[in-house]
Amino acid sequence: MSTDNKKKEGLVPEPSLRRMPTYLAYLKMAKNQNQQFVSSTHIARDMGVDPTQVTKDLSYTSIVGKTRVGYEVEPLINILEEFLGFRTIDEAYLFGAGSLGNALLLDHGLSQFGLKIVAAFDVDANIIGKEIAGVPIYHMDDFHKMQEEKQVNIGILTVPSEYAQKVAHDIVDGGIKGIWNFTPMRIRLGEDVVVQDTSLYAHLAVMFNRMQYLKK
Amino acid sequence: MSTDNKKKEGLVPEPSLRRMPTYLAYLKMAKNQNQQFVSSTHIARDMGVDPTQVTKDLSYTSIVGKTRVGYEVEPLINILEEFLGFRTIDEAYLFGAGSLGNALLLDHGLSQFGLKIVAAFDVDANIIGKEIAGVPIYHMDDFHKMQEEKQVNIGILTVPSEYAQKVAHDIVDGGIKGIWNFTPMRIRLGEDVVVQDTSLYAHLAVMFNRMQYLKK
DNA sequence: TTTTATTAACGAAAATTTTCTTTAAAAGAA
DNA sequence: TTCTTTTAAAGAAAATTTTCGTTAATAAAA
Ligand SMILES: NC(=O)c1ccc[n+]([C@@H]2O[C@H](COP(=O)([O-])OP(=O)(O)OC[C@H]3O[C@@H](n4cnc5c(N)ncnc54)[C@H](O)[C@@H]3O)[C@@H](O)[C@H]2O)c1
Ligand SMILES: NC(=O)c1ccc[n+]([C@@H]2O[C@H](COP(=O)([O-])OP(=O)(O)OC[C@H]3O[C@@H](n4cnc5c(N)ncnc54)[C@H](O)[C@@H]3O)[C@@H](O)[C@H]2O)c1
Repeated sequence: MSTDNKKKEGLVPEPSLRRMPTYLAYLKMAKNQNQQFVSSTHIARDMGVDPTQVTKDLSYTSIVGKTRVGYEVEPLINILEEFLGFRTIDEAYLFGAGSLGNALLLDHGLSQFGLKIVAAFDVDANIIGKEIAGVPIYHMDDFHKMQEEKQVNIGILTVPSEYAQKVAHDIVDGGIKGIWNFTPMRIRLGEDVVVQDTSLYAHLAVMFNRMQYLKK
Repeated sequence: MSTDNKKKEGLVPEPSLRRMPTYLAYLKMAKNQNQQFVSSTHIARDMGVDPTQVTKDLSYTSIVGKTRVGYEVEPLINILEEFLGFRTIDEAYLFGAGSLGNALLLDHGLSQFGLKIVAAFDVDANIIGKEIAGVPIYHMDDFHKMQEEKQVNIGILTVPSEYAQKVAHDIVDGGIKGIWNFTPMRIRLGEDVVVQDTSLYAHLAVMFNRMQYLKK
């Protein structure tokens, strides 16, 4: 009797996934320096992590290393990018074109990582109808209509915290399957939606806490 | 023989620290709704997490709950903010006033979480001498001189990835003790510096990966 | 050719984090 | 008052993640 109760069975560990983009950044630098191979030993030394952790992390992808040589840089970059979903561009809507939303709209970097913001939604009459970095800003009320024409899966949530839950619920209703949540609020949604919390304040909290131990 | 080899002994777990700001956001909302008490059960239900995890996380602070009642909202907010270092304002320098750097400069929110950016440094002649949100932008070369007058501990790193290691090394030389690193690069520094990596791409990678399992 | 050194891969062990279980306290109902 | 229900707290167990140890492959040196 297979207890396939949808627990995280065989999922790639989240810590590994989080480390992979840092390997990618390292590898791109190695490529720029015309290195053809890198070993886990070198990656680990340069990045200040454990070499077996590098090997284990990379083993979740399809790359195979060569004993006494390491990994071939260019294929590894390609495989990692493919594995992480940075190669296929996903379209996204941005909800809340305020301070942080603007920054994300202005960022050229995101498209290199597989994300393209195709429209923004807000409720502030002063900005609706305008464009930021070529991305049009619509009223929230137009969201459902837009979704009928153009099915977009990903929503970037940068509204004020107090509206996070409401807006999240609303956009999932409209067919959004993945929410990149920048508010410090946890949002509660069904099992069929992925919510990725990215609270900058969480990182600040960790930094402050760890710094306390230095000061002594 | 005490093996006090500076391993993480008795440190507050990083996952707990990361969750704490989300409790704070929840509590502030509860306060706005004039709730005087909240129980871990309610927090957990509303936030979609495990109730004992809430209790355990909060137990790292000095708060004590009341059986059959829960925690008093206002003291808990105060204690959490104090515990997380959000109450005492730390000054910070920003390095790299580009796209992301600008967003952080324009953000009013940060000061509510204990961080105040007092100056920015860059190498782009077009922006040096200007101000963004009242924060002056200086040339990198002026950093060491500035540090002599005004000791600042925290550096926010938003330079292009390829300069991350170099700039990090340089600012630690000038006395920076904590680096909030927004580049996707891991940087290698001595034991007496705290580096907090905040790579947005890491979060994207996790989101894309988890979304794959929905699509099936 | 033989030896030595380096490294990927794999499984085991250790450490960490989360979840479960139990206990005791106390508010509210009977 | 006594009983029932809710909840914090503390410790145990389970799950997850990291680190360690071993093996086999192979490039380079002798
Ligand atoms: N600004 C930052 O750098 C920063 C950093 C970390 C976290 N955050 C978090 O990100 C969120 C947004 O922060 P911000 O500084 O950009 O705030 P902001 O006030 O500048 O922007 C919020 C935007 O959302 C819009 N909005 C309000 N209600 C809406 C609704 N129902 N639907 C659609 N849009 C709506 C507002 O009109 C505004 O344009 C907050 O939760 C904040 O805590 C921001
Ligand atoms: N823009 C984003 O939203 C975003 C998102 C995630 C991660 N990042 C990362 O943040 C970093 C910066 O991104 P960005 O988009 O702001 O880049 P950007 O090019 O817009 O800004 C970088 C700034 O750093 C300055 N700079 C360059 N060399 C410097 C030096 N030696 N000392 C001081 N300043 C220097 C540049 O003049 C520029 O103003 C990158 O590593 C990027 O990957 C950015």
